[in-house]
Amino acid sequence: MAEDKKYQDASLPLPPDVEESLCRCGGIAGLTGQLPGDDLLKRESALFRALADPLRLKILAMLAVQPLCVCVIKAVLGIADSKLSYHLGVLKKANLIAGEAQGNWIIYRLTAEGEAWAQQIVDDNGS
Amino acid sequence: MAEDKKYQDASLPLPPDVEESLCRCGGIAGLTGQLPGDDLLKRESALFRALADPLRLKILAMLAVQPLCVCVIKAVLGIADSKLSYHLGVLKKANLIAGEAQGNWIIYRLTAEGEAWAQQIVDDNGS
DNA sequence: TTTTCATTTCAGATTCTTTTGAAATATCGA
DNA sequence: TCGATATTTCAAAAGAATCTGAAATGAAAA
Repeated sequence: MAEDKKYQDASLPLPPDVEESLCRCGGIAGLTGQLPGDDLLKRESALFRALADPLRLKILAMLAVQPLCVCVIKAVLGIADSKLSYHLGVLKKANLIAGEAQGNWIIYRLTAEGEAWAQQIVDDNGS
Repeated sequence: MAEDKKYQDASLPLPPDVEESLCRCGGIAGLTGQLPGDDLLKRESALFRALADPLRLKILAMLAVQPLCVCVIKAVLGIADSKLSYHLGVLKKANLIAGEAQGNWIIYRLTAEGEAWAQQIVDDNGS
């Protein structure tokens, strides 16, 4: 053993600069303590998973223009009803959109959270 | 362009307010024209897919504290080498992290894009 | 009431992502 | 050179997401 080691994680041989800065932040334990909790990470990754599909991003971009009923979204995307319904369900579950029945139709609009993300998506048009 | 029709998409029966605002933005065609291109949507959704996993978000949060070699990341996460390597590969391919060999180790750090996302993830600690 | 229309739900098939354990690569120190 | 260590790669298996077409729901018009 390297008994004169002043670092907490002496059991793990490391590159010098990593070891030094790791020590400065409290070693493995200190680093671990700074990380977001698993519940938060799970929620955040679920949000990203809802955004991880081109069709769904396109739906958000459409709804950023204006609220729309399912049949218009379908006309723009040119996909089957059930497929669209599936993707709308994913976005709804992620709290990015909300639907309100109006007579024979259901009109979907962005939630506040959906607005924020749609903005980010549409803004990116340049890069 | 010269049309007698008041609405471009008269074939599609719509709720009144959707029809009106849809007309104001140029009908189905006008709306379609405002949307981001498929190539951009694909790139953006690929980025979100890379972020759509709690382990990977945790890795980004770790690297927001400091650059780290694989063995430290592994010690914090407590997962198998090959599994970690897979997730590092996903993040690397999405251009969120980059690895630099240093002797026997590979030290990973956030890219500029990775920094921005890691910030967003860590900032969310309250909500 | 019956029909029609917009939308959702369901089950099965398909495709994509992730996990696993073993083998490969590559670098260091002796 | 050898052996140890850090990391990646690979193929197969497991799991999750998505697609499909058919059937169900529910509101409105006839």
